[in-house]
Amino acid sequence: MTVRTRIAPSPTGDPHVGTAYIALFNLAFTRQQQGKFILRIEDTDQARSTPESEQMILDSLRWLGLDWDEGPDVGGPHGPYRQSERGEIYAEHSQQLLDNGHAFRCFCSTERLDELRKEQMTNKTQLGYDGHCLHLSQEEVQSRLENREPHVVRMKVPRQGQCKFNDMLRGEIEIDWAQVDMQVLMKADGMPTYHLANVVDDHLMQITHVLRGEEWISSAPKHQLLYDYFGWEMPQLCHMPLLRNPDKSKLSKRKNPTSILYYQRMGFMPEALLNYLGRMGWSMPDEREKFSRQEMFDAFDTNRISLGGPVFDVDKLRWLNGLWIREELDVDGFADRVKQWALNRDYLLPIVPLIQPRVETFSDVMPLAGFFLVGMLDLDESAFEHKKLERDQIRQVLQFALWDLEALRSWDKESIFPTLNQLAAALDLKIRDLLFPLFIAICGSTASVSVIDSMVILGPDLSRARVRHALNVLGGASKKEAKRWDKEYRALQRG
RNA sequence: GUCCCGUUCGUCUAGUGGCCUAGGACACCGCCCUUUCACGGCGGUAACAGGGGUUCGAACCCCCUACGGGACGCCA
Repeated sequence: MTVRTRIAPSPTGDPHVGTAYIALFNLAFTRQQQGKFILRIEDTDQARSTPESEQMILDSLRWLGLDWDEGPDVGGPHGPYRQSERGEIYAEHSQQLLDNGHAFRCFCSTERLDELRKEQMTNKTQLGYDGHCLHLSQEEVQSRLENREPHVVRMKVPRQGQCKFNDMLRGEIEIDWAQVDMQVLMKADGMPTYHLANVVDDHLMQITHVLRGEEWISSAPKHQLLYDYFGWEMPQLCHMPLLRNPDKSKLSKRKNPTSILYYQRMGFMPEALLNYLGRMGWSMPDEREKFSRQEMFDAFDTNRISLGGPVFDVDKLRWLNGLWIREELDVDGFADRVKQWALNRDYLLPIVPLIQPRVETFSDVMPLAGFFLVGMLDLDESAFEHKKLERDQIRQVLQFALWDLEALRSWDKESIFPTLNQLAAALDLKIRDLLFPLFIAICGSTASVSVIDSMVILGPDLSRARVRHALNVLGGASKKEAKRWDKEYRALQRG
């Protein structure tokens, strides 16, 4: 029995708890069955993945105690796709489908496809490719190929009948073929899409079971069809429920801290976080709340997975973490963990240049740098009183800045500062005045070190959480106000 | 809009036809312990989405409705 989990670095490089959740269940299942667990970083999107973001996600999984027997097998642009024989594997398989008439070359431009999509949306008809290039003659394809026209390879899909496949948790699922789009298999840049890479890799690596998120159910027919086209046996599928925000939507960073780094920075024990993830959609036979990784593996059984999407409840996680701290750490262990957490050179070093010029005694350090060692700040409305800015303006600035921070793709000084600078210009504010509420939100005071450097050190999720918290302290936004702000935000003229 | 998946206290869940007057945990409330606060102990409020079937008997099996979520990319 061999299982592989695929992880994709997030656009911001922040490792997502949902990734760890799926990895945990893959590992638990594999360990229970005494099989092999392979980890693979799957990313054929060249714009996204960097060696750093890949390393971050691996470090986070290891911190949580999620280990793997083989890998990480890197599928991204820094891995073997580009140069090696591996890249050729996908080309060969796609050629095989082409030769057998299971796939076709499509020369449609992005513009045409956008147009088509728009049309389908307004006519409220089924979305999907219309088969425009399906019936190009051999000669035409040949001549366009010789002209080096950019094109993709799409899979053919039956136009009628139903696809039936089995899910380990749900039983048989039926989907009409008419619902299934003619999926692109090879992109114009010669890279395979996830769907092709997934099927080819899994077959080559003799994967027997696939445990993945529920959002993949609707792609299963495409995968099954590919297995059929190649004449391969499809692995058993097991779709895990999706972790949710408190409002029940799919867990997202706009509504909840989702980064493993955030929970690390907040001072959660990896054992507790892993334990908590193991309680999402799963329970011990004796209903115990607290259990170790090994205890979970020993008792693991897919029959005990419940399918309602669980809401990720930080309060309960905190309680569980408290249990771990009180019951599992002795005095030495506690001291060691606190040191590991933040009182170490790696964390302190970048902070020192910020505070050293400002202290006269070492005892000045804590009042100045304490906010680096705190989770959420204990703020008061009165802290936000400003000689120029009205209270409503302060709230608006915080909200706009938060939206900007949520949209950032990389988290460093070089991206944060220009963004906030532009926001200040767009709002016709001095950068100093714009930064004022952020100082309070992030550092707790304006008598502090650089707020932007501080945000970089605290990381995206904790920084955003503090801004969100500040907004709440000031009373949040009414529905009407949120709507108005949203409109104004969109209308801002950016440099 | 189309299709798919789901639905037990506010939240995580137990439950696989009789043990269910529905159990546990978080949160909340009350009491006790205590120089404070926490921890801990004891107790309380609180749920089978609705309607039809099947059955001697339904939280559990079937159907319909409602609600929630997901998918519909040259992202994964």
